[in-house]
Amino acid sequence: MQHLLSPKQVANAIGASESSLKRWCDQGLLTTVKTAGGHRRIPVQEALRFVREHNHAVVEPHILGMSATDDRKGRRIEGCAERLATALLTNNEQACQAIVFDLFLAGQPVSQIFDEVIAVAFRTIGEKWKCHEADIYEERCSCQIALRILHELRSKQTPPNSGLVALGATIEGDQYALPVTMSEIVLREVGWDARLLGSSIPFDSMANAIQQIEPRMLWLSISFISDESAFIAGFNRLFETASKTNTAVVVGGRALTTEIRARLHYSAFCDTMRHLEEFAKTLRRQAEIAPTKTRKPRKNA
Amino acid sequence: MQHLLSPKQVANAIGASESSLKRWCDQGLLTTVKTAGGHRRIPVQEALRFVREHNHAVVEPHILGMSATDDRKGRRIEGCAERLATALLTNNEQACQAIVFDLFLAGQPVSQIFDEVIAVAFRTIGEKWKCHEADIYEERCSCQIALRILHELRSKQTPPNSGLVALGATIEGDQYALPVTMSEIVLREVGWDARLLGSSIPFDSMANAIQQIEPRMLWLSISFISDESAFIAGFNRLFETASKTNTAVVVGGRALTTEIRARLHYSAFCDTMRHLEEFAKTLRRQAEIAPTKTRKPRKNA
DNA sequence: GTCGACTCGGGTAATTCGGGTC
DNA sequence: AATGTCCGAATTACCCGAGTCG
Repeated sequence: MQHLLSPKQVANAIGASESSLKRWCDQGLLTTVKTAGGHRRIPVQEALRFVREHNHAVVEPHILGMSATDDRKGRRIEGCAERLATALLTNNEQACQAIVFDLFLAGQPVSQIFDEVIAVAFRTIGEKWKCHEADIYEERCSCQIALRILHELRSKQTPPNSGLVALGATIEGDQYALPVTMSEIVLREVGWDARLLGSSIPFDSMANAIQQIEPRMLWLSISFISDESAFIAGFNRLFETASKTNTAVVVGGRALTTEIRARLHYSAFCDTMRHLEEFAKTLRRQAEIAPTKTRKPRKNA
Repeated sequence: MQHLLSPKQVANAIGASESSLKRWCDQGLLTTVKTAGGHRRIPVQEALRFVREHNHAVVEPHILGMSATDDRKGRRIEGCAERLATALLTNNEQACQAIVFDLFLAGQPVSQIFDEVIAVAFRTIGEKWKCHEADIYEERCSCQIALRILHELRSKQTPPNSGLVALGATIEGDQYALPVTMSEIVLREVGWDARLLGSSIPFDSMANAIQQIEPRMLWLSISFISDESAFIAGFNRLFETASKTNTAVVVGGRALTTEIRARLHYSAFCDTMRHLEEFAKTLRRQAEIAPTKTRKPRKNA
């Protein structure tokens, strides 16, 4: 798949005429790059952003590198979670992809797709597992499929260039890669330069990362805690380090019960991807007003 | 480190055709140096100036960037491991992707790319970590980048339709997703319908998977063993189960020492991806001659 | 000196430009 | 007001045999 598309390709992809597309480009609805001879070239990510923001139909998704189906029922979020759960458990990767990509192309915010479709589907699978209706390997295999879809989704985002760096990780012993990967995509969606360090990162190494990279935000997805008191101690130490570099610490995840949260220090707790998105937006606005270089809090800018 | 680029390199870098670039050179939009034989050579800074002036999107920044790899070097496998290691540690995802995809598009077998570039790069990173020249989070972050590249590579493969199913997994406690993901791609490359179950799968669940799916092959990548005797017992029990459904059991991974291997029963041990590829090819040929439906071993077909 | 990959020049077909009109 | 179609001129992409590079 090529990265730069001609107006004709994009026009075919969304089923519009070539000159409409040219007009939209000239109106600034689509940002284009130009060849030396003055021909317009449109980056795929830009084309995707356009169809998502303008609720445009996609006739030929493969041109945009998305093998979706674009049937009407795929555009509503209701029922998708159930369909996704069965598609995952029957190992039907293409169907899974189509469900997610259809919603994405229809302009559904990624945070909502994650909260209301993917998370729900995995909750369903988790319950089936508890009732012995699904095996562990089926759940893990579903995670693999979902992870591949998330990576593909990520590759369709416009690369971040805000300079607002956020670091993400799961704590040592926590191997649930899905939530933290979803967070990365959500943060990138709202303009953060989110860098996922990975799963099972020791607190000491996170502290090193903070000191070396000096991000504006650190987000941790906590799905599993092996040693509660060690976790609380390690986390609060990490929060100290983060405070020194003025790094916001955001936490989330199903392992964080009210009791545990009561003993933690953090900048924000997010129950859902939507919460994370909203907090990230707010923090971003704040950070853009504040000075970016010195990181020392000044009164005004 | 040369600072002269060929027209083809620049054309690839900015996503234009070679002949367009030649035209632009002849029009004087790009000043070129000529070789004795009359071939155009473009200085890097000249290419960068051209990109900036025309607001051109840079598709492959690494070509114009620091490394200035010339095509011949980029397509040969020598030196790629070192370049990949530095690109991974500097978090330069685009460069990493370019290194791997250049080799892939040049027709290098994936098994060789994995053995001689990716594996070597991670060995380098691992050594740096031991010498305290790299932190854990850098290694994990590199794994994330590599995993995304592997997934992208996988999405470029033609979907398997041979009906020859292979299952892959890592054992409980083993979180190294990279080797097992590479194996999946290698197996798919040689026509197997390889299904990666995931990381850290208990032996019991693998046994269930074998009985329910009845694959022709089960491959396990063993990078880490927490409890040696439990592993040996569990593995040999799994081999029993696999024998009943006539499933070949293939193992590999750096945790399998000669001593441990001596106490295991398996169909094949593969040191490298290349070995795995060759074994998979052989087994496939054999399986295609043998009856596929009944799975009962008959004398001839 | 051989060799494979690359580049040259130039020709041709297809696409895109901008603008005017429906 | 917005879209789709048509136009001549300009631009780009693809192709090929001969020569060059490393």
